[in-house]
Amino acid sequence: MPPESAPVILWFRRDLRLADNPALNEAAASGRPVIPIYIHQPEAAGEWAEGGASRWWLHHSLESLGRSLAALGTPLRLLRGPADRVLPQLAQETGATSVLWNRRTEPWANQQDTIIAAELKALGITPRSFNAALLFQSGAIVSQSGRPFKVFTPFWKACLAAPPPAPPLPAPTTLRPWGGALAVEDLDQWGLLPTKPDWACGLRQSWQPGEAAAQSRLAEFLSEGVTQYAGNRDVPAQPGTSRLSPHLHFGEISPRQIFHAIRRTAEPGQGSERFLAELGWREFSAHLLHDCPDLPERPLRPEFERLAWRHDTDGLRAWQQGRTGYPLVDAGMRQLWATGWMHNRVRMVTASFLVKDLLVRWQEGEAWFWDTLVDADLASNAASWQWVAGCGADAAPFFRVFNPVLQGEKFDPKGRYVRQWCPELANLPDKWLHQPWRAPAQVLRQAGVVLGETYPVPLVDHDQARKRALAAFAELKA
DNA sequence: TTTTGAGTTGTTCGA
DNA sequence: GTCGAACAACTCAAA
Repeated sequence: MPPESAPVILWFRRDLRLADNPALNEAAASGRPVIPIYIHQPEAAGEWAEGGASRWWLHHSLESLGRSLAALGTPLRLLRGPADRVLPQLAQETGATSVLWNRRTEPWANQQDTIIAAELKALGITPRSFNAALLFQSGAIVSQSGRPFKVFTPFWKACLAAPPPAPPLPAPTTLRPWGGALAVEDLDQWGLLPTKPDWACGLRQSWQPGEAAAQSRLAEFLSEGVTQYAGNRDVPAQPGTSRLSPHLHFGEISPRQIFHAIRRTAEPGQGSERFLAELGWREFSAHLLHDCPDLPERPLRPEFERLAWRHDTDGLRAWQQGRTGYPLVDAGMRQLWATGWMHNRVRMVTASFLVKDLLVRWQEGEAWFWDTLVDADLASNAASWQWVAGCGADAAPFFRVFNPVLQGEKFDPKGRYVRQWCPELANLPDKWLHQPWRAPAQVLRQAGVVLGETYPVPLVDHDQARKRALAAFAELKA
């Protein structure tokens, strides 16, 4: 087969976009026929296979990418893993001379990449991989001593002082199709969508997966959100955050596109710098996971394994279902269940409640978020849970225990958020909304609230729970 | 090597 | 009601 007509395989992963996609760009520029594929391999990720909400998103994102590629004249072919078996086989079957892909951030994926690259080379096929998920390749940003940063602020300063990420690549306008035939799978047969019961109604109402939707979300944020970001980002009732996280996770939009769009369009100011720092946290988490592959399972500070964690299955379940009796916590957990997303401020409050008020291991919360978040990301999820628990990098001081009542009064003073997600409390006056158990009987009656019936009695007394947590954490030092 | 300053996101207590 | 201090000690990063 003449080399010009030998196809290249383009392996899509968490880079489900056409624009700023280095592997795709390289494939298009090669002038060869391109075979775009996606490999479904939940087994390869072990216990970190996509959770329920992520599977829903993935289904629709693959559909969307498939349509975009079809418009370029090439279908997206769906295959089943494991990739280290599928890719060498496919390359030989099609006579491909190279396989291109963008790297992921998960340790299991990187291990698999190494194996695949070796297998392909042994067959005389060229593997090429690119960084498309991060502003800075993992391992590229190190302190002056050459060691990975363990503290965010100096890490991010070093990022901003480094040569800026390259400007995003345009989407290719043409892609040479490959005419061969392949046995492929059917997306609907992968069972990514929930059926019995279909709990995805709220997800459908809240989200539009796909590259085009990601771009409109960014455009909207640039025109309306970013200047007010610093002030609004902490108010869960307001659409003050970008809501780009699931799009970023699935690679429907790249961090470089966001970084350069902010720098180009947004007025320099607190809003845009604050927002860029959030991209920085995403980078920092990925770097941490790269450096500590067991970040999702083991506390960065090993002594936290010894903490007097409680085995409270009832408490865990009440937390998951949004019936802890603390309105802000319950509102957050219900928003998560209904929409696959929770406001960042409320993530901190709910996480602090599980880990400190209930003394349930952070890994339990991490697992629940993994299953229910549409933006579930191994690095960010693990790093953030460890941060809240106090065992992570740059950890919160042990005495920082969120008070769910105070947080509610501070960040949801009019109760718009709580009333939306806990409608059974809607008629309570603002003063008692975040602490219904302290409301006079008369007030409760007028609002139609019967504690223990229409809304739960608090699972724990926060003051006591706080003291219990501080004592448990103090034990670690002893 | 030693030293110094600093560390996303908070709460409570007492004046 | 508001305000500042206290809440541990440690690790990290850089000088």
